[in-house]
Amino acid sequence: MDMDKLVSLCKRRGFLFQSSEIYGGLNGFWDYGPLGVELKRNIKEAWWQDMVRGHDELVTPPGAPSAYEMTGLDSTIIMHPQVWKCSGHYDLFHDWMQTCRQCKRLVRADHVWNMIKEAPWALSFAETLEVTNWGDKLRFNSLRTLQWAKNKGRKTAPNLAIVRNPEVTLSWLSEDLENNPNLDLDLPTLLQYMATEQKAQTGLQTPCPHCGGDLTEPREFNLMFETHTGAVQTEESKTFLRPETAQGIFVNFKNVLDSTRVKVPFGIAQMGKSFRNEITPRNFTFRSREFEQMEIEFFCHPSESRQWYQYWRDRRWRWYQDLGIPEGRLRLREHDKDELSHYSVGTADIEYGFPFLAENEYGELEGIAHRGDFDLRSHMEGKLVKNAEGCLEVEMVEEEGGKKRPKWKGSGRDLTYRDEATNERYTPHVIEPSAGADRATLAFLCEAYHEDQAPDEKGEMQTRVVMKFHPRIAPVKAAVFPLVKKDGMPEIAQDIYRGLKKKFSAFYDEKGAVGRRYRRQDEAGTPYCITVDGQTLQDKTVTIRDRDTLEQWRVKVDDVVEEISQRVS
RNA sequence: GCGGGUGUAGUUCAAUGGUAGAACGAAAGCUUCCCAAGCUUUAGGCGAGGGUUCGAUUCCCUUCACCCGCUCCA
Repeated sequence: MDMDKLVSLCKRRGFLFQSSEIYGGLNGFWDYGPLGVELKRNIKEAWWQDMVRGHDELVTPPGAPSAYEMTGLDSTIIMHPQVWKCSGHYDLFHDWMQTCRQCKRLVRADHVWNMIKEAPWALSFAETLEVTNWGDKLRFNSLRTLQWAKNKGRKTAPNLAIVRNPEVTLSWLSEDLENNPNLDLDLPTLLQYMATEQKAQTGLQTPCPHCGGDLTEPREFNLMFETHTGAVQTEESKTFLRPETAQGIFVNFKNVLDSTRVKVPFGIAQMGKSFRNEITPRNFTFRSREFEQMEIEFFCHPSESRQWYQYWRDRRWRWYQDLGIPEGRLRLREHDKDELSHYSVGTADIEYGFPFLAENEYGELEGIAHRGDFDLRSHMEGKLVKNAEGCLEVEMVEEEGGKKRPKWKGSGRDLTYRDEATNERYTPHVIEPSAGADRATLAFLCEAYHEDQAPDEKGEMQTRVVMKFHPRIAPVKAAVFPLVKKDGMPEIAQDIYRGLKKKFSAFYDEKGAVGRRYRRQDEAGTPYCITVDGQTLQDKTVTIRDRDTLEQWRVKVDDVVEEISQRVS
């Protein structure tokens, strides 16, 4: 499917518009039009109904370790700044990045040296100087270095200063070695010299892992939107728009426990807007700066957490299929150990083969993460990091005088849980199915788009664009037409329309040829069209036309609402 | 953030240093008894800002947005 076709249909029919379009648009922000808002709302309501309101806490669902309760929450977008400091977002979302002045590539400042250590050019140079250990003090061999620069260096690191201008670059090193015979020269330091052409002006440069060019100073990329609460804007008043809804659930964990009589295991669900100042919003609404999440934090006993993780992974995997995405278009991907987030002991992504991606590439719809007790403990104890043994402990910073204190102090509140039956007290583990509402909407849009052939009035085949939404999420459930605008047909059709509207979104249209009206509804994805015709006047039946098969059948006027209700729920 | 490409009507596309066209779509009317029909009529556009010029949608600069590649994606 051609993405451009979908984008223009979304614009034309009112599914999605660019935000602030009359002013030229704003990168990373999208508005939902009249049809889009119904579609997205139906998706969110399906999620809420299936996960929360419709959940039966009295029986054990297939695949679940036990029965469980579900409850909802709606927390604020702006929260106490300490929430983000303890959650890790404040530190993690302030990425320091460096750009290569030569090849223009962007690299994370804290990754640069690890990347250099694996760069082919650096490895080959280390070999030339017979360096096996990067931190070791080394003997500098100017002849071998020059030879390397002229041969292997030229091929593998073309932008390295010593390759571009060996004489000038080497002169700085010789000068420093003369002035300071005890100069501690290890490989990283030597590589810096080799990346530096004008040391007097620039100081020692860091080489680009990709091409050897010199990198800019680290610059801060802040992925959290900042704002201020209160009229006076100071460092003290700085607050953040939430980059995820999850933290609102964790900080309300105790409130929910104290107010609802829920027992572990149970889940708290929340839908809402989140904000991330993405470096590169791309691919229609797939990566937006303002987006909506549908998140569940499921609290369980640590000993059962793996089973619950599997339950939620499979449950959520099936949900997308139940709403019409075939299994073959989806991928369930378990993260590798080294890919896991700092808190997670297991994560799976549910991905969809979006048409803007290459063949066999998939984009994330939802992540199901086993977060352990990281979040609740963080909000009790303070920001946690993994220590050398791989255990979580409070991150400490050293004050003047060598005293240590927590980097970000937690709330100090007791967020543990006591099991009344066993009298055991513990910090629950958390399974987090975190879905993107806009990504799901986009996936359903992509999946719905079809072009097929349908005959026109003359019997010639014409291309028909039809959005084959699952009836449950279709923006409009049924449209009602009088076949012609006379003989009392409009009045009957309007009565039917009013009856339908009481239960779900319906559309009435009496303008133009009926074929045209059918095609319009095809593009909107309306699953059923009801037509009042001459026979209606005699036997009080109407036709119902199926969007996908184009089949028509007759039902009694009085049965229309019931017939459509059954088919769309 | 970098490099390349593209911005003309709701959509898809033309043309032009001197009044911007088409198709489809939309609206109104007539006609129409089942899949974009016909006839009549109507509305609607050069992404934004600046410069060059007698005059700029066209040339130049800046900016914004979209697409592709790089980078990033907790």
